[in-house]
Amino acid sequence: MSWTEERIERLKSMWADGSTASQIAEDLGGVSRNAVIGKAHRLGLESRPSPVKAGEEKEKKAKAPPAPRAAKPTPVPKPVPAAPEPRAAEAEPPRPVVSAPVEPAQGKRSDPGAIQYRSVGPGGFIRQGPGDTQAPIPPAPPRRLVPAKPSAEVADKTSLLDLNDRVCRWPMGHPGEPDFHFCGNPANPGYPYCVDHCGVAYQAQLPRRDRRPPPPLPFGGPRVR
DNA sequence: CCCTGATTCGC
DNA sequence: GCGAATCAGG
Repeated sequence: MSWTEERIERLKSMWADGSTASQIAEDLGGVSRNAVIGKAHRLGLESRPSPVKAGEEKEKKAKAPPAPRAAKPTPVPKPVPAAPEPRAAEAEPPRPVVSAPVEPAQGKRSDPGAIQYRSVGPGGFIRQGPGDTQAPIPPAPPRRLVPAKPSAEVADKTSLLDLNDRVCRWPMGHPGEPDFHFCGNPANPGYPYCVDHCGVAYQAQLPRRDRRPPPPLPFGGPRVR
């Protein structure tokens, strides 16, 4: 394969778009990712953050001394990783904290080296490790538990839990966005989408001679980011 | 080991 | 100019 004008353009746009060299190589076909990288450099394309040069900072600061390695030979059960904080800092509906590690399987209940988890009622769990000499202080239980309210953005929208075979499952927006939801209109019987979205999802098979070539993509192609 | 991009160097 | 081989970090 040679670097035709079209292929170079495709390389340029995808490179600028943030596609990896591997993705570009696969997209173009007939070239390796090395070829893509080499070409990109020869073209003078802006270099992108390299994993190798990530921390490439010379004499910026007086060489942060290597933090004294805190001895941690005991990985003990990690605390449940905190859920990523949502962008919207406010108006966060109260979430019941129930994500405590499950009690170790029934087998060795009396294992002296095991960490014990004890339910303290609706407040959650407490943990007592073998080295803990003092009794853990149970958290004060919340006054009351209220069902979590969906955020305002999706209050009246169709969520994942609302899906069934009678409603349109066409996604609206993108997963992770605060207002991500599904279409929810009555589904076209036998199809997962409503009539409108079926029109988007399915195309009638036309005779070859009647097909039109797809229009050129404006930039880089169907890559969303 | 998988991935990544950068660089080198023989062709 | 090209790209495989190699390097080196995540």
